[in-house]
Amino acid sequence: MENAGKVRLRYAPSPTGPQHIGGIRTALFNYLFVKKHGGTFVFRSEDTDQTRFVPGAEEYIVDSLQWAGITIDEGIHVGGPYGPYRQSERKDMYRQYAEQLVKDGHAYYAFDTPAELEEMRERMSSQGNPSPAYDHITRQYMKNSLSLSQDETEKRLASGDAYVIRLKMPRNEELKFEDLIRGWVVFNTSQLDDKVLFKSDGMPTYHLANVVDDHLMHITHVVRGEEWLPSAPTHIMLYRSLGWEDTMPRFAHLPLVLKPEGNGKLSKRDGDRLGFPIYTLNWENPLTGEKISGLAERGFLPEAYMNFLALLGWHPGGDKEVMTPEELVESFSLDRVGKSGARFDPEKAKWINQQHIKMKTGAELAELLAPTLEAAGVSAEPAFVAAACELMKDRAVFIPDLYEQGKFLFGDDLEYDEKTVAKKWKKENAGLFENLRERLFLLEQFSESELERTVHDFMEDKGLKAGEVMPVLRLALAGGLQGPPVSAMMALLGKESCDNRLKKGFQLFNTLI
RNA sequence: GGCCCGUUCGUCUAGGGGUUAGGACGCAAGAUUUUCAUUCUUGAAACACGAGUUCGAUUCUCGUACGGGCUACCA
Repeated sequence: MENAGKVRLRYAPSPTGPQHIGGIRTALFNYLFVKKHGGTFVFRSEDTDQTRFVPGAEEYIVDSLQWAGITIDEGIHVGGPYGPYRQSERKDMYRQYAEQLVKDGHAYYAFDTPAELEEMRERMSSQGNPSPAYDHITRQYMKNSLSLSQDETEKRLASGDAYVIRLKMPRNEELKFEDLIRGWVVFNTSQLDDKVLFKSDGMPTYHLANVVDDHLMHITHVVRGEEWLPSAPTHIMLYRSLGWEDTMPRFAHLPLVLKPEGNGKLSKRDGDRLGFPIYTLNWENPLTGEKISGLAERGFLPEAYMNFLALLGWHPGGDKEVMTPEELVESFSLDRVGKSGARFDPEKAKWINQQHIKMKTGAELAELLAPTLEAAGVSAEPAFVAAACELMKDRAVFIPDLYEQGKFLFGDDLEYDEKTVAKKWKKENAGLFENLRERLFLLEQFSESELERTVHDFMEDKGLKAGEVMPVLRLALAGGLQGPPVSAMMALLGKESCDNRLKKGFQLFNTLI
């Protein structure tokens, strides 16, 4: 980048509800770029639309970022030299810039009522205009300070008539900018409309607020979703009109996250519909009671989440796809971000989570599993849980799987798969298995290697094959045919528990047949 | 409709004027494993179409088609 100026990026969502992975991915790309360049990550709330305010949404977003490991350097809850960071609290700053634009001839007052605007659009479309717009032609016929006499304008202003301030888009100018991801993008102002900058309720629109704030907060790069590309020329026009063009941030418009199937960008309902969450955390809308489920609660690891999200539209360059957050930062670069929309693939998300679970130690997993165990009413020694997790981790896709698929490790009350018992248990071998149980009971060292040796010796003595012995042991120990290696399982369970299970199991098997 | 953006295996993508077009998920087969999972090996699977430029286009240019975004006093 040019100069020694430190890189400053912002993530500036609108608190209108929880943000799905599309929004968090935008935050992530901003974050990765910041970390890569040793810059500052600013969090700002764009709450200029009071009608869409949803209580709790801002906290939800902050919590999501925190969970994901995206740390806010400056902004809401953190503070910083350019606050406040909530646009509603900056309300008073915007008016002066809007007025300044009017004074300089770059903007104008407009008095049209919503009904009049509606009427204009209807009239134009009935005349065959497919895209009615308040533009350099239309404004001549509307009620604004350009079409009205100065007296009339002043009279309306003085009498407190409702008005907005609109950007006076030039008639025919080429407007181009170099997007960091897309290269040169060209627009002609003749196609652009006179966007409202300042609303009649005294609030700025996104267009004004975002430009003013980015300038005041010394933002160097704006990394946002592709849905903003069409309004980029309006923003550039604003920087120009405000005289800030020489410090204008660079723009990078990210490809969108698309639905897993069907068409269009990912949206709210796609999550629960597909049985796979697309939000970070659980959420209940306080206004509607609507509930959505989160990836965190489902058992997704934050680092896996970042890894997966980063891969949606960005490519690290090499063949290595499973990466730690540090590795992500290290190899991140905007010019390895693709241009086309990326479809969200739940299967790959699962796989990446599984890979990250495998990278963790048993103790780390035990800690993550604690809420699941607690909810299930299971209490166990931390060391035991850690060992159990170590044993189960190759089988888990989500954290709770560690327990769900290994329930038999956490309690002696087993559910037996009777069909399989019927298949594997031979009554005539009952005595033999009793003998094996006794041999195991006599073991001084109940370790994996000792157990393994004992069982093997036993099979040799009795001329039995592994296929005749191991499944039966497993059935008595775990109730079913799935799980970690038998000897490892026994070593973990300990002599007493194993002996109980075998005794009880063999007895039960006889009655089942 | 208009404006803007895009288009390599089903999905995420690498590549880039001359390649057997590479990897990953998923899928299939096999090996390992008492089982499941893991792991390993192998396989099927793609440059949207048409022109042009060129000795040569998947790669460059232009069209077409298709997909997406925007088109509010929402962000």
